Amino acid sequence: MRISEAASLSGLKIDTIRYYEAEGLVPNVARGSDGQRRFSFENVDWLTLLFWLRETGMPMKVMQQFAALYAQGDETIPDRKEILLDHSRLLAKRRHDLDRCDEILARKLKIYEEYFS
Amino acid sequence: MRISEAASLSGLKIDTIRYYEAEGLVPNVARGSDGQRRFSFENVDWLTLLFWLRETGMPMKVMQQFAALYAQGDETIPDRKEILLDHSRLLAKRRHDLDRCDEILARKLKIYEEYFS
DNA sequence: TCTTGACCTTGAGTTACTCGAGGCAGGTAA
DNA sequence: TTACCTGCCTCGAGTAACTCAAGGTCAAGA
Repeated sequence: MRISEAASLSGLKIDTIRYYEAEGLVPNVARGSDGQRRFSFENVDWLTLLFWLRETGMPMKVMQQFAALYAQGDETIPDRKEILLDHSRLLAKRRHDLDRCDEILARKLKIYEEYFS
Repeated sequence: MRISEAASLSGLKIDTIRYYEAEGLVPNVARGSDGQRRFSFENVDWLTLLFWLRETGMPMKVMQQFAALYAQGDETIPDRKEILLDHSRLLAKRRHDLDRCDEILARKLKIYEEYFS
């Protein structure tokens, strides 16, 4: 499929997809005879994963490592698993941060309320 | 107190505090006779709030609006409340994103597991 | 044939820090 | 007293991760 479709399916913007490809984050993107990118379902699946990893705060360097492993084939699955498990721990931390921020907002909002009484 | 203490209490780095002050995000920072910044407890409370707002994804432009309102005094409390409530809705969205990412990671990890059996 | 729309590359601009260079001020050690 | 060390200061450059604008190609439709 074309880049616009890959973008709307994955959640990434067209520019971001091109940028990620240039940075080596998206292996094996084919080109048509007209020089335009053609994305396979596997490509889109990968882009979607990148979208969610970025959305939840994975740094590009880590994504680059992850992509390099992915490009090397199935024998790197244990390493990739490790990266995803690490990220999963980061998600837990972020959830905790959200809770903390909620508390702080609630406290502030309460003070703001009290100001009007 | 001095900037290093304000940094360790608020969570922000020293450089970030200076940068935020330069951008107008931190009103009323006093200076000692030696030209060094002196932070009040109110300052540190404010910095801590900024830390958590940033940590949970509030863009600087919004923080700038928020700081401008804060600098204008108590009559802007309703507007500030509105900003915090908006942010609170953003937190809910982020929590939802974390859940979504968790799902996707779980699915990937399952596939990785299956690969070894 | 002309135009429209989706794609291409390259390079510059933006956001939000982050770091390094060079300098002052105050306290301690020789 | 002198030397040095630490913590602060400013200013300007560098970085990360996009994001956008300029200018160009190509296929399909009016």
